[in-house]
Amino acid sequence: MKDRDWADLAGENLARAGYRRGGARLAVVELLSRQTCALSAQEIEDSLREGEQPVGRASVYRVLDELERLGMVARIEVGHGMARYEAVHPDAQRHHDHLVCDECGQITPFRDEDLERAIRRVAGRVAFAVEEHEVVLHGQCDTCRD
Amino acid sequence: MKDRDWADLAGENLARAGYRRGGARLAVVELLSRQTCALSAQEIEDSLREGEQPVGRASVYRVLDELERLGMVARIEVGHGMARYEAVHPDAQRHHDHLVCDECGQITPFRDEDLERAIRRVAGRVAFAVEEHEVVLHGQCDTCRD
DNA sequence: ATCAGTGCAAAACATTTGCAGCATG
DNA sequence: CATGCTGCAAATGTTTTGCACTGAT
Repeated sequence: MKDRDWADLAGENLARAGYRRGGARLAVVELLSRQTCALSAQEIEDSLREGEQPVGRASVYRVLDELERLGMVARIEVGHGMARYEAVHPDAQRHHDHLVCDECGQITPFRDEDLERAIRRVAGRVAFAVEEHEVVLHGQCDTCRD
Repeated sequence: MKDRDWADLAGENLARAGYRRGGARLAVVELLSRQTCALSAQEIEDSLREGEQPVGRASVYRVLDELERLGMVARIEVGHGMARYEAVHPDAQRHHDHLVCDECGQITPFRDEDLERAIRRVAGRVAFAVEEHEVVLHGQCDTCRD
């Protein structure tokens, strides 16, 4: 499940942008490259603390901020008071949106061509230079639904 | 621009849910009924403080929470670290989504039938009981775009 | 008269920033 | 060996909570 391509690309982009290869930076990139969906800063910090490369909270936020500026990471807001972060792949086909269970907080990714198309059309007709989009469907997952 | 229908409906729903008619509750409902788009808790507090019915911050949050639970208000997250709230009308035609300028923070509502249709289709095919959705398009508004 | 509603101040969070020391290039 | 990177602790900003008091029914 590890995505070496993305990790390499992120590393290259960071280097090109003039960043050095500190331990915190590498650890966060490596962790994100192994995920299938978005993690919160807290989850990232905890996950790294348990591993062999603990990283301070501040560094987690700083690295995520750098990666977001470079367009390598998307910050998504699904409610519950905290942001989540996930790798952005150059391949548009890997873009996905999210289903959020408002009972248990579970997040599930989904992808829909029609929806993407509809969004592209909207982006084309509004007086706005649209760069990204975020679609969040709220409800209950199969387990929480009675 | 005031929407008496929604204010009345919210009042009825609050009464039916066993809430009494305190001043803070009425003031927040009345303010929300006059808006065309989402306000932050801070904007609501400031707006009420300037008027003739100041309402404490805690009450603003409490009322918004009650209204959200009753499905009368939607909490939307557009980034910038704070939630925004807006009235939800029973008439589905009045539902809209949002464009957010990441430069100046401006929020603009938009509505698109194709997009709504695409979302309904997705909602129908996933293993999730979808109740609400939130579409946020990020980019730059005409003024901030160079 | 009750018990819900309210405001204030303090607490609880997520996130950001200042700073001293460490490590990369 | 200089400057960028890092962690810690403190600051910030938003939202929540505890509590005493006010007010609706």
